[in-house]
Amino acid sequence: MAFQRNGAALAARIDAPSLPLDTILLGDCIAELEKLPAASVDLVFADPPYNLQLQGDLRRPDQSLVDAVDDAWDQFESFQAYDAFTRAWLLAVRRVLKPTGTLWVIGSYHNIFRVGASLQDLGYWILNDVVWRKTNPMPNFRGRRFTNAHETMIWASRGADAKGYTFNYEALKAGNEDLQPRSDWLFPICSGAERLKGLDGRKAHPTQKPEALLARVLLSASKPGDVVLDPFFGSGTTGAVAKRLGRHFIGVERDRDYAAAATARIAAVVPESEESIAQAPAKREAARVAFATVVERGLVPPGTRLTDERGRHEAIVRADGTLGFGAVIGSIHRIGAIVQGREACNGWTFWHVAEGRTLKPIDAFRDVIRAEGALAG
Amino acid sequence: MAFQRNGAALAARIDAPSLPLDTILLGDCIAELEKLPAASVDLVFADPPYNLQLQGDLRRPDQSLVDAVDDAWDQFESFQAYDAFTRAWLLAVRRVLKPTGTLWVIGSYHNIFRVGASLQDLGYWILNDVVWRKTNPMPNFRGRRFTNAHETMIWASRGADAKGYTFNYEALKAGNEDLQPRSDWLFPICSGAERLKGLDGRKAHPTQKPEALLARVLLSASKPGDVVLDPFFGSGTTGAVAKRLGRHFIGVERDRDYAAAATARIAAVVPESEESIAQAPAKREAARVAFATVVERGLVPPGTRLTDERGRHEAIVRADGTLGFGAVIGSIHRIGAIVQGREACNGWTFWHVAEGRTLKPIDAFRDVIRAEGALAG
DNA sequence: TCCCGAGATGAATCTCATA
DNA sequence: GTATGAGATTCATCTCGGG
Repeated sequence: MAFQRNGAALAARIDAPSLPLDTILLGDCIAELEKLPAASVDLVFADPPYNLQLQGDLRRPDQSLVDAVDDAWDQFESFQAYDAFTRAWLLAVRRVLKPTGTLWVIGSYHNIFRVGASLQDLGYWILNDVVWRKTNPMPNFRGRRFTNAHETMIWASRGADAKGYTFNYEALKAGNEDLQPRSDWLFPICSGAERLKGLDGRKAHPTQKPEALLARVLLSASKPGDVVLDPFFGSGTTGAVAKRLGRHFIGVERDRDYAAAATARIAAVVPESEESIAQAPAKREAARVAFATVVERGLVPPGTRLTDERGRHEAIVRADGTLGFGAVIGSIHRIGAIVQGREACNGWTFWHVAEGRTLKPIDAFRDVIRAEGALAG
Repeated sequence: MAFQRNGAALAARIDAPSLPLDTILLGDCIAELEKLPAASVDLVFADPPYNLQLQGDLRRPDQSLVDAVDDAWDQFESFQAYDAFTRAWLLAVRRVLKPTGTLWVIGSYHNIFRVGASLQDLGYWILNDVVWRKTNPMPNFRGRRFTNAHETMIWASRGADAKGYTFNYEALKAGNEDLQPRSDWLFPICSGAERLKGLDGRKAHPTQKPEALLARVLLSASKPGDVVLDPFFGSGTTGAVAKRLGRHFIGVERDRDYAAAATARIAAVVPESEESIAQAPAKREAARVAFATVVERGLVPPGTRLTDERGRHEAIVRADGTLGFGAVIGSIHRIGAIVQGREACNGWTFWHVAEGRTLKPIDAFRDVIRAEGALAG
């Protein structure tokens, strides 16, 4: 994997001749990191084990079994053991980071609080926490919690006094309809053709991250020719995106199969042209607005009487954003369907609020909220 | 602040006569919590300080380049103090929480990782982390980081084995376009008329939370008449929303001015009508009806042929309310599972009776009996 | 070739009353 | 305490096969 066409890449090589650029180091992450020269890496992206503590099987409503992450590498005896592991790799990473370098770590509520506290303890300085909102998370099948629809990334510098880290503010802003880049990002999970498959046709790695996520990270906090280290390389998303975007990568992975899959994957990546690397546009989606939000904002207060356009049917707005029709309670759509004796109904256009002598569809209140939420890609 | 019109509220008073319901306790949060009876509170919402007296300590005193180890040690000392404070109030809260009670904590990246790690260490069991995305966050003026556009809430039960916590799944789903509620919420920050002002016209409290956010929390994880405790009461948003939604509150606040402002604020709150607050009974809470009862009433006579929705499988109703599938006899659920070769099955929704040309799920007959029971009760 | 429906699947700490 | 069994529970997206 050569980047000779890139002047910055050549310079990096001369500065740090012993860096194993664009290669995967097969072995334990801490041992391998200790072989690298100090202060040699511009950016670290780490996707450590999450320490999920899963109890039994989980089945979907159709009784099919959820393919859980039950791999040995995600098993820890205790929080203490997990913390010790976390501190060890965070320290090893800190040594190889340049003074201007920054670290990204991704995790879920199972581990991210421990990681965050540990990195603060070790002197890292948090610049942001960034939320990856998933457009298509796995649902909560038992209806006993909120759908776990996001993961958290922590972006940190080596210390409070670390200056000169890379943040491509202007480019990010230009790519975000001239709005400042925010700490909440929206991406689909990795699936379809992008998802690496084994010979058996099954996913090659249980937790492969989407390339779009890594692209946003690298475009935010690194420059072309920079060295990006991933101590938990896995299926090699960091390497694939780094190659595509003209960055160097160093991966550490202890599983031989993952490393082999990543090598083949990265070999197939075609780097973008230098001109196109400057920018990555952000796509915007129409926001879905819940009626509960309309109620919570006080745009349609609880107790309000809704009617259809002709005033034939009516229902009462409840505090939780449902409607009450006599003793029956349900969504604006359900109740709309019930009062008409139909299978389905678009509650947004069916239900109206009296405003003076006229009736206003509740759909109108959505626009108010959408106007606010337009900021939030 | 009386809730005499509410039967549940009266009962709560009788059950726990020493609970200072709907009042603000002026004093140190830990000392005040220790005066409350154990296992007496249904829900805790906590918005703890993250700068406290520690702010100077949390930051590096000078910008000089110090040895990294010394640097880490300095920070560890001050983080340690914050952690001690955090553990103390988390422990005090844990004592007053009912076994079925849950805790919400809100914070930003400055403190939330420490809070999350501490509460895991103390045995709390995280149910979700929930992200409050702000429609209108304060911009990042220097353009050196992402706009900090969210805060994080942690929702936790007392322990991994704590069952029976309140989660109003069906109501939340009905209020969200009939989609299950997600872990990312979108609300504006508290501003305008909702923002409490002092006599000088300036904001009365620096971190007043929006009522819509608290409303979502209370509607998600509490029932009418529940006791909601806020150990860092501040401007009293928790109390105002609790009163509006027919929940009791207990606030602890050590600042006399904040407590006074909160008292006045809450006195002006008009509770919602009982109808708009009353909860629809969740399906899992509905009265159980045995299939034998359905058969005994003749709603589905013995000998009836049941099929699945597609007519692929069939079974015969027996007089005792079991099903026969060839020589195999069992409950509607067991036989439903067996004919499909599955572990489990909800026989109520799986099995259908022919009615004219259409198929009707046997679940429909349960409603008939429940309706009778409602009349009797 | 295109359309449609059925099936599969994703970092998941996923029940509860009764005996 | 534990064991048992009733019965409640999913959204967006991609793949594949048949018409």
